[in-house]
Amino acid sequence: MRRFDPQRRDRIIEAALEVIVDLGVGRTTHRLIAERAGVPLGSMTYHFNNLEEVIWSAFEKFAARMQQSFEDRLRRAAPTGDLVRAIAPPVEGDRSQQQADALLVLELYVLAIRHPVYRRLVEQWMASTRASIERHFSTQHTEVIDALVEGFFIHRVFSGSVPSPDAIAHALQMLTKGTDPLRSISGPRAKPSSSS
Amino acid sequence: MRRFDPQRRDRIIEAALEVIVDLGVGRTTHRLIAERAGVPLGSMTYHFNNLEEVIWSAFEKFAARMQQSFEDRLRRAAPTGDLVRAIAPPVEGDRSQQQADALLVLELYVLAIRHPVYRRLVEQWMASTRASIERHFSTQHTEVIDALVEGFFIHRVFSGSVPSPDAIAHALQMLTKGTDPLRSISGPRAKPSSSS
Amino acid sequence: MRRFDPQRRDRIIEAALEVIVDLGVGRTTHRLIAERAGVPLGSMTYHFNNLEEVIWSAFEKFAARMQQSFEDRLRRAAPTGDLVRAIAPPVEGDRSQQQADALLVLELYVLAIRHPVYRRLVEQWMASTRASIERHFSTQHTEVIDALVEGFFIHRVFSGSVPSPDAIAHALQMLTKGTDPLRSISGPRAKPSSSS
Amino acid sequence: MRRFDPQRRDRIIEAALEVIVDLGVGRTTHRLIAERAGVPLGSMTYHFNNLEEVIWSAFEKFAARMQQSFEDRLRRAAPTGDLVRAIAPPVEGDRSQQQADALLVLELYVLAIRHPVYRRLVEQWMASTRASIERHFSTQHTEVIDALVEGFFIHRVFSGSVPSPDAIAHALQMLTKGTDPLRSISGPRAKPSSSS
DNA sequence: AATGAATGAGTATTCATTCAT
DNA sequence: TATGAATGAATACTCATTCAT
Repeated sequence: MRRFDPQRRDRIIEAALEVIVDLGVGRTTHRLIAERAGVPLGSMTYHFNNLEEVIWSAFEKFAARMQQSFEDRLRRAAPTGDLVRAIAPPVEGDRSQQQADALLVLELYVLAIRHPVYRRLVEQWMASTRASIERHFSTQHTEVIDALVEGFFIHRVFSGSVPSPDAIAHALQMLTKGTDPLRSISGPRAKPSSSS
Repeated sequence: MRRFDPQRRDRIIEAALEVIVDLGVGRTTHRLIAERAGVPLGSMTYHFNNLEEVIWSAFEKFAARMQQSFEDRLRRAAPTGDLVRAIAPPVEGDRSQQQADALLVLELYVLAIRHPVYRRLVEQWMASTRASIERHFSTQHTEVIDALVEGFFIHRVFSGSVPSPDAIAHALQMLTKGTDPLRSISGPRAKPSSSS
Repeated sequence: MRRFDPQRRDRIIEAALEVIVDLGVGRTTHRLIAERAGVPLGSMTYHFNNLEEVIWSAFEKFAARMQQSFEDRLRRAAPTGDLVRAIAPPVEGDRSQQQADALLVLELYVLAIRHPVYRRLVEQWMASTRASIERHFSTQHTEVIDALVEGFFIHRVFSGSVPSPDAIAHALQMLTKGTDPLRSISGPRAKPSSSS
Repeated sequence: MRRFDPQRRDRIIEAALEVIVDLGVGRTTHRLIAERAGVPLGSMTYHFNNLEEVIWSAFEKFAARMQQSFEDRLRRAAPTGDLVRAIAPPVEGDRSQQQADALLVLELYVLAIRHPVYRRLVEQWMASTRASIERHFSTQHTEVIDALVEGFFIHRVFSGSVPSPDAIAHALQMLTKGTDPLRSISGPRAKPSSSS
């Protein structure tokens, strides 16, 4: 199977993500994906049972990628103590990539409200995000931090000027003043105030 | 057979919202809306130039309704001082209504990323929301409160147990500790009035 | 009937001709005609039983106008002896008017092949044209002159440079050499060769 | 059910011509063509991008066929010297075929006035016709002969009794008396060979 | 007398999916 | 194993015509 073009399935999935970004799930068709992936139309239903399966695979891959990327950002930041900046939605990266990600996240949410399979995917992703946060911050703040990150992520899409990481860092500081928002990496490292 | 039906346009718009909730913008069709509204198919393009116009009218109405409802909640709460509870997404109301609203909000966001007209609608709505918040809370916290509300609104959709208004109130308190998050309502609770 | 706007029927007919020129019989609709005539849609089926009747009236008027115009041209030319120039399709007049006329003539021919009513209209018009020719030229040449005029009329539409009246005059001269193509206006008038 | 049908495209084009003859371009629909061609409706837009493309293909084929047929008639007649009869619109052939051809020619002219693509087709066809005539007759008469043929072609449609080939031959003789209308054929009358 | 509201039948076109090759 | 040809069901939209007012 797929002896001569082993990456074809994968290319189709990537193409599907691109089409979804461009036109939305509702306008995504076999034809458009096939064209974008550079594969014959008949190839679509050969590699996938139906269109829904293609779309599912695309979102599955997307969620995994986003999840991984968030985790990485937190992990890379931990040793440097720049955690508050790390959890804020990244500013680096071209804006169009950000819009594309937001588009996919929102379309995924919409699917998740309607279809249990997608709901499970989102719940699992959200759980993973909270776990990542909890690994670095204190438990009692996790939920709030999580909501804050989500809210900023969305609002950033619709305002040219979004809260800078610094502003977010400040919010977190306020949110956790008195208690220690950061977990485990105790001692001398503190004084995040210097970084605001 | 009825020759004159002045509310028909409105009924179509409401029907459109229902169909969008049930199936999403992408699967919303003239036929389904007409059926749900109890009007003949030909009536659709008599009252609206095209499907897009129906959908736009639906979202326009929805945004106005949501905006109004948020404003009302804040206004009603102000005198009682229960503002922190008021800004949290309402818990009362049937859960399915909440899901429906979330669905519409998310679909609207998706549209807004792609189409300038919808983007303007969302931006105007968001600005109005922030203005409402700012009318009751101190300016420096508006942005964060706004993001927090948004984040909770979304996360609530995907977790059976969402932060209670109390939890949100607590978060806000933490967030604004030291300063007075509330604007103007001075009196005995005084102290923080100095910082507003 | 039509007490307050007695020319309305006529305005509709003129508007119909304009729409037919712009879009063709096949794309002519009640709506477009009403819009162009500046009358309400309901007015169309008030003044005419159906669309076909509007179109018929339009062509009827057009044929009468063309017939009259040809007759006039011939009559005006007769005394001056410039008949050969007169029967050639007029060169004066804006080109777009010529194209419009050609369009209507051709659409009318098409209708005439299919529908007896239109066929009768065309046959009557053609008979009238031949009668006009015959009134000024000798009978034996009528048929040929008629065909020549028709052919030039059509070819002119598709070639930027069409035979000048002079060229047509020359053709007629050749066609009738030896015999006298012109009726009645005998004698001294001759030597048209000088004008070629 | 047939999975492969290589002549289908062609059958559709022929069916399209038939429908156009029967109902005119304006009333020609996918459905009618599909029905007449014996293919499913979905097949139409599989083989052609849209209805306009079907119609264009039909006229393209028709023009080529007519052009070829005229050329053949002239070529076949040349050796026998019966050229004058040859250029006259053929009388043989069933009358309904003649009407059909006239219908298509006139519809094509109408299209040509409005759409550049069709105009180019007509111009190319007319140029080819004139070239054919010029190959057999002397240059100075080409334009007139061409117009005469066109005029007779059209008038024949509307009069049961049209000029017989003999009448046309006579007209041509008159038209060219003195000069030699025919090019190149035979002996002593030679001279004009220098102009070929 | 005149018209705006309304509609059913019809239009071009799209597309997921099937399946012979 | 892979795919191009094929199609039926569905889509948005148009419009002549009807008729209550």
